[in-house]
Amino acid sequence: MAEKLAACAIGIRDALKARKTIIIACHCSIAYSGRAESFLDFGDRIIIVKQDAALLVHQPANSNPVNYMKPESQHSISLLNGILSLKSTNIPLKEYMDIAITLVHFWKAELLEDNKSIEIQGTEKDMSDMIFSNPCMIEPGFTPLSQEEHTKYGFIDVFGFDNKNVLTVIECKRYIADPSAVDQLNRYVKKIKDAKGVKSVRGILAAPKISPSAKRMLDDLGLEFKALAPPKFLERYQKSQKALGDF
Amino acid sequence: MAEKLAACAIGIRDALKARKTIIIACHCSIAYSGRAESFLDFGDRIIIVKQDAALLVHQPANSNPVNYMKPESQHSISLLNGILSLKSTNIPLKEYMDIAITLVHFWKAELLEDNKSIEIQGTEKDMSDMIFSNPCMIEPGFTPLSQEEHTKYGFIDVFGFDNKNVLTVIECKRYIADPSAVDQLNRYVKKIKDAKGVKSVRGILAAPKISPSAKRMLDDLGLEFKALAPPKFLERYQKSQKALGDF
DNA sequence: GGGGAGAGATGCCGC
DNA sequence: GCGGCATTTCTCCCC
Repeated sequence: MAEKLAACAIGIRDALKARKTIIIACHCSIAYSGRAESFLDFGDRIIIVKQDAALLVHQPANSNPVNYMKPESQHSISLLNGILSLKSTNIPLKEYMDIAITLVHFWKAELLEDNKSIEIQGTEKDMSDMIFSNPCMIEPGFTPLSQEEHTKYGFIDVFGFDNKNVLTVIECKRYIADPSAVDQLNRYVKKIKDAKGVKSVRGILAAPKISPSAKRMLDDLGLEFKALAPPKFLERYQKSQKALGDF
Repeated sequence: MAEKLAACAIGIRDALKARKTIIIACHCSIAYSGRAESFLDFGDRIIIVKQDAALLVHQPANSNPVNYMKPESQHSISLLNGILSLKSTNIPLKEYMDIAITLVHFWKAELLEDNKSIEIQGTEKDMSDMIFSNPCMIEPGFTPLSQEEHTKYGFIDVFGFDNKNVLTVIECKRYIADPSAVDQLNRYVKKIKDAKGVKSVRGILAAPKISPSAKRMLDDLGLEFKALAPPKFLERYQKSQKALGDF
């Protein structure tokens, strides 16, 4: 049900002005210039213009947008030589997009109301909070310093003293710890040694898993690994759901 | 124009079966459990189910989806106690999503055809290719080794010899080089020293910019910085476009 | 399928 | 605004 392009141009222009959420399913090509340069030849895609003036272009597969413009971009639409031209610019960011539409499968606009924010559990922050609350999860006798100290020496997840009063730095990773996580921990340990003028500082990488090369690096640097997963509070609920056969 | 939920359930179930791209604008809440746990209270959102069975939930602002399921998830829809329940599961990944829909603003399904891939220029790879073609951009007398050597010593962007025949490792960053980029370069330099049994190996970080703390680290480690931007081939075209006042 | 690293990464928080 | 870092990062490449 391809609407006449001229009618689309007028309707979409109004919707842009009204700052509605706009969905367009269409046959189009896309040129982008900004932090990089890209071109995508003609195909069927979904274009979304959000109420904060972000623009997304989605292909019928893959979870990421193939092209996009950031919020507070400026959009204009016009009909030129039988082609619907949707131009999008972001002057401060020096980004430009040019969409050429030859066929509109359907389009729709709606003012959406949503003032809710997502609540997430199981993050790296939850992990470090958990360690503060239950320091024995690291090892018996581990004593974290106050969480306010956190910023004082930089972006360190947890630090404190072990049962022999040795200063200990802990870096948390919510999933697999890789070589860059080891680098990060090593950087922090060196920083603390310098700042405190102490020779002996322990570094512990806390994560559910560690990659082989990361483990090798960790050993070479005299740092330690502690297997520990972030807390997921709803896990029990989810398991009972599964048990009930809902999934 | 809120359609009757029962009719939506039937229509969307058919569209899921036909593996069409589905767009739903609705009032809903979302529970997710998988790599983390999340909950998002009721609000107006756009739900997209793609033809590869990926599912995206978009709020009316922000460029990223607030919730999502990866491709090849399984989706089912049913009407329960006056609420449209869209359940999505990915068994291999142990991910579960539960969407409760109380109102459908509009929905639409379409089979989209798109066999084109995006072409991008200005990537880190383009940068290392540029250095291979024009090694003097690094410094006069720099001689890169064959690009095939790339894998032999690991993930090194460019390496070769300087005008004094000193082995030189180059790590490219397409934007700002940060502390982790310095760590990465340092890791490669040490790796080459070990592998070759050479004492003196130069490390150069090539990027348009470098952050202050990264610069400090680089200096401390005896590594070098070379200001260099990735090539963007269409830049000239884009500038002429701007000059013409198209944007 | 796992490991390693880039990405037009994005988003958040702090200064 | 920049800086430093996490992300349900995602994606690609290669073993």
